[in-house]
Amino acid sequence: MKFEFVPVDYDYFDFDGRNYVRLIGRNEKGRKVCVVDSYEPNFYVILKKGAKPDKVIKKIKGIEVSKSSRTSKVLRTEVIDKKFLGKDVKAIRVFVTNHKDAHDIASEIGDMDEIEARREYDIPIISKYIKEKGVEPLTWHSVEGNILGIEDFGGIADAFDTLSGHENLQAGVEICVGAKKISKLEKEQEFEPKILAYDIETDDTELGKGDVLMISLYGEGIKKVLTWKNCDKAQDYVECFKDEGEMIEKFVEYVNDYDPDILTGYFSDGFDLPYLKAASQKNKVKLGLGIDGRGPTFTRGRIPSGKINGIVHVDLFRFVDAVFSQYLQSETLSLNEVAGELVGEKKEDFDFARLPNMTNSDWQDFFSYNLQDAIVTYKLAEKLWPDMLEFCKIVKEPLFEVTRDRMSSHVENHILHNLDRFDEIAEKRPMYNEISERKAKGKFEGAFVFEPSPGLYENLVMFDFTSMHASIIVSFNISKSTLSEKGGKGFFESPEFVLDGKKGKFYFEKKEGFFGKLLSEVVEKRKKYKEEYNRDKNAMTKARSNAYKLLANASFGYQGFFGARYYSREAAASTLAFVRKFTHDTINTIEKEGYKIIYSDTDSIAFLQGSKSKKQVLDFLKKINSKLPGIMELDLEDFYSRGLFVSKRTTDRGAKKKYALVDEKGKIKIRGFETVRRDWCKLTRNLQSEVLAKILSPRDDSGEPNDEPYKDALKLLRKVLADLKNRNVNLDDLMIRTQLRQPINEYLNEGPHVVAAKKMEAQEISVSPGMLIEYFIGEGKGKRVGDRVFLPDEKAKYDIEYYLNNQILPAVENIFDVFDVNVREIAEGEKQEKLF
DNA sequence: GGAGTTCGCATACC
DNA sequence: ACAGGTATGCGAACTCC
Repeated sequence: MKFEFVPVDYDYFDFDGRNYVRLIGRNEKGRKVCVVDSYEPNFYVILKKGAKPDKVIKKIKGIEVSKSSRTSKVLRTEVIDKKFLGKDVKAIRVFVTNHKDAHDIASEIGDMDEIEARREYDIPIISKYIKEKGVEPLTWHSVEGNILGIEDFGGIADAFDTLSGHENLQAGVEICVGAKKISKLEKEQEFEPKILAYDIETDDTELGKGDVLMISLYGEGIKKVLTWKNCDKAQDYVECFKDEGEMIEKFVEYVNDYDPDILTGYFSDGFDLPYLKAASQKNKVKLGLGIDGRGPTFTRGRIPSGKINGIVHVDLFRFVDAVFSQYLQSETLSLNEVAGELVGEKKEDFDFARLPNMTNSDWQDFFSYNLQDAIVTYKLAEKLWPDMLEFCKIVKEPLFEVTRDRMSSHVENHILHNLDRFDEIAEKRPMYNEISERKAKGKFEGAFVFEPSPGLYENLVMFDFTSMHASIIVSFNISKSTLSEKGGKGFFESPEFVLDGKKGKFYFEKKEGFFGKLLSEVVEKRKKYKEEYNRDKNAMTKARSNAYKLLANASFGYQGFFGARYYSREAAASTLAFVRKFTHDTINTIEKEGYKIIYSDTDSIAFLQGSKSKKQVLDFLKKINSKLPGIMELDLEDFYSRGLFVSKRTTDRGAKKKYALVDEKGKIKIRGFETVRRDWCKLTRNLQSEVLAKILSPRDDSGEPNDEPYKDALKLLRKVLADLKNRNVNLDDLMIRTQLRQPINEYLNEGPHVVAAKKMEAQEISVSPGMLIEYFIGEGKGKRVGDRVFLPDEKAKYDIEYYLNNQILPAVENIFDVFDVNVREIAEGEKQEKLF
């Protein structure tokens, strides 16, 4: 038979001593189908220059590796011409019976005199399969094959409930097909997944300690809260069960019946799914999720990953955390904040303190809250789907991996899946000792930051380099495989710089390497899809353009990342030397043209427009660009009508990474100030941001030109000082929130947030790394600030002196300093007045 | 036991 | 452990006398 097919979930199994890959996806009718494809596991033995393969092949052919359950051996070998790190090599491709033993067989071959390296035994089997057979995730394919019968592959079709008469309700796979031919289809229509979102509520946040009180489900045509708690008078979407076990069984039935491609939650890898697993064991019921009814398995890692066969379990938190967090405004990655920012939808409020004594109406609120969480999660999944899809298609890895991988893996997978175009054999993953060596080497010099002179400036221009690091890597072909110790005609030359105490240069072949070529494609596509997005603004075009941007931005970091296959300290350090050189050169060029430089950080330069017109500025920009090499490009970031730079707290030197600008439309851009730091209290942050707004505004409160901009700001300050002293400030505005970043007992310094966390533990509130700890400073004894820490629900008077001297004044002092206004004197003066 | 300094820590910028 | 380096500034803990 022949049909159209989109692979969604990938898995593999052994049968008769061989590896097979099992693909679960949808056919053109939207039915879930399973395709079994053969795969011939293999790796490469790279020969030294001029070495003869015969002796090596003889040794390889005799190798057998025995494990408790199986014996693996070499099936055949092939001698081929390939490339390794850009150089032509002769290699032996070794085909083995089982991929899991490729590593052992490679070790068994050992270091013979003829052998340069052994490679690709360490690439996961699914990645190898996709790389070699080109069956790419979430892409339409044409499949030809035979329907598998009940005995084929040891009854694999049977296990999926493809035959009628099964009693268990499991997610249905319509057919299982043994593939004969799979080829890519050109199809406009993108695959649209069936998504189901879920969320659980428990009476104890510690994993497995409490009961699962309720489970909500939300998808197309399904909106439910399952519970075994009092729901006599509950909403009509609530379904009651006699106990926790029965509820869990029904949950499994609903999920499998709905037959989703994606089951999604928020932090569900770390909470919902393992909690359900523990609860099912406690109740002795099966958590039989998935097409084979086997339920989730958890892979080890920093955070366990819950995998369900045939249904991709997506923890949206993982995806947001790994890929988007640095581009979000949200101060935490809570579902509430992230969904609020991305889909404009909020969670409902529910006071968990009510849990011990719940009335019927409390339970109704709780059910509603639980349902809303699933709804918000569903909407977030829909919103992020274009991004997940794009990442899958670009890096050619399955959805399960793509939603959990960090950016370094995305960069690496994008390379791995494109190496065959260059005939390149993949470099190996660093071993533990290699990682230690790389980490031990220490940092290398980074970018340049210009020290600004404190002051309020008018009419500024900001230039910045577009994707500076990536464009430098491409323009000078900087990578591990093109690196050379010696220079010459066919080489690019880095600026001279110091690395590990040694001054020198590095050279990179001009002949294009795969790293530079792939990155140049990424940069080009980013440009193309950005234009496409500007022509046709929709979620898909935005996601596509964004994915390429993220990939380009992470590529520099990848080369300096100790875990990278294509790690190169020299390449990373050289890239930064170029970054410094071009920024310095451009600063000099701008100065020579008669402009005054105000600030610069890494790839951006701000200067005064002075007497020049905008056209003159733009013509000048064009002139600079005409002289930039390769694909490097300098861009106009914006014109700003005002900009404020302040001094550091301890010295009168200008502070870096701390400034406020206002553009010609009045839009304010604040960087580095306390306003944008979440570990300062609201009172401080709000006051500072209002002060900055007053100062940057071209008009004062009465609508006149803002010549003495600090005057209106001072009024604000005086009011806040008075409120603070008169205890008119809401305690909520004084809360300080700091993240706990390690286990409490590992802290060497007991800072205020650690004290607060310890207090929480004493109250039997469980705390763990990653949590935001909230506290305020109250009156009390003890010289440490930490001795006066109080939790939000503790009764205490806030410490006026602390909030004055450690919050309000430090935040505004340097700003008023620019106008020679001493706020400490003013605060002191007010105090005196009050005394009199 | 107080002043000065170093260091741990969290957070931001690009 | 999961892209890099540069930078600010708080508060605890140390050093020194």
